[in-house]
Amino acid sequence: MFVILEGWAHRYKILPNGTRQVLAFLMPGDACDLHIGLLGEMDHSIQTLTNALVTTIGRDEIEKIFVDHPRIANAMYVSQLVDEGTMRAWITSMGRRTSIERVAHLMCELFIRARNIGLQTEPVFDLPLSQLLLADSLGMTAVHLNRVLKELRQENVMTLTRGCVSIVDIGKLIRIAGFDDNYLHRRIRAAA
Amino acid sequence: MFVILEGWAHRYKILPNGTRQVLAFLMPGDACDLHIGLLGEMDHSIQTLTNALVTTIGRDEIEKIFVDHPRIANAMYVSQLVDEGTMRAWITSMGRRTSIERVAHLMCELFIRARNIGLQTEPVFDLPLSQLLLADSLGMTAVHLNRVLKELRQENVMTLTRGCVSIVDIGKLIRIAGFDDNYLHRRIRAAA
DNA sequence: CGTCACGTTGAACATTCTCAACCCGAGTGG
DNA sequence: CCACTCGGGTTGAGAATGTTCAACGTGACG
Repeated sequence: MFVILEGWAHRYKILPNGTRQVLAFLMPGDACDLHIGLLGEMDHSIQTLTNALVTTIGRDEIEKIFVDHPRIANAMYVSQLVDEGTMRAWITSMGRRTSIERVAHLMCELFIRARNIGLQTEPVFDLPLSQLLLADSLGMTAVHLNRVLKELRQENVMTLTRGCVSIVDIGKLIRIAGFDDNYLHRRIRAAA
Repeated sequence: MFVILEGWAHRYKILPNGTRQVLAFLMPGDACDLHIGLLGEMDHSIQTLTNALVTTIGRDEIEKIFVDHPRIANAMYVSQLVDEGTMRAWITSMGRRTSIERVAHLMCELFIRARNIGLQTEPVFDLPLSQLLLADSLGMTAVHLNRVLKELRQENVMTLTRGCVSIVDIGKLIRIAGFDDNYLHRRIRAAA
């Protein structure tokens, strides 16, 4: 099992036709699934996006923790449930949000997650993700994403440049996204 | 925690604008998340789609099982990992497959899952899902889904009528979908 | 026999993609 | 120091895909 301490990574899948779908962005504190070793093979890939500091925890250590430290085990379960909630939110975005709503929603999510782990407090934060990568996570073309970002910029909602996001009007962003942070279970995560 | 013994159910989310996104279809043997009680609130809803037989397992019972029967606990983890793999496959479908590929992919998934739990063996099986519901799971309009189904029918791939799917050419269906069943981890699930 | 949910179809429209061109800043080799 | 290249990013125009709206069909059920 891996845990990211610093930097970013992502889960993704390459389809037979060569297109890519990003399934999740991993930030410091995020872990690969518990018990992934139980499955015979991986159904997707994981790769870092920046220089990153990653630690591994052996399987026997994990099992020891589960027995000896139920509160840590508990926190790990919760973290996994949050990951699942995030996947459900992504499915919802892909299925039932327009492109601009999807972009806004992802930005809200990344902003909240970055804030929760203390990466930043201002409405300006590092986002070391190329537009191509973001497009592959949002199920759209890099070209179209670029136009959507332009629109968000012109509407004075947010700007994305050189790996850095600046949120101008968070309220507007949330309104466009129809964002409800309950799936991130912030309070619980913060408590854990 | 709930387990479905007979019948179908689905997880779904209603957005502020009134649209619905189906997140998962639950068949006999499927369970709600372990430890869902750990989270303060649910980020989605669950509802049966047919008459169904559902059993509940109390939280203390679960914990007891986890301690006393590690192999059952193991099987439950695996089942949860399979559910996550399914969510990843859905994200991939929504993001990077055309509507006909998406429909074909879902049909492959439902067919394999139904076969795995012994619901049927022939390439004809009950599917008590309205086109509106299927459309809400595939991120498309019922109207468009209808046209896609028409195309699949005319191409002699499969037909869907009155709650019953008949797969005419499974090879063609798999080819259209670009379907790879590894995410369902059939062997492991079958073994568990 | 009326109603109601679901399925089917057509035509106009909107959204998103594709392809192609161009820009720009960061490295790199001459 | 300059020209070259290369990976993003940006823009335009036409084409494809999917939606919307509206009409009509059809079987189940009271």
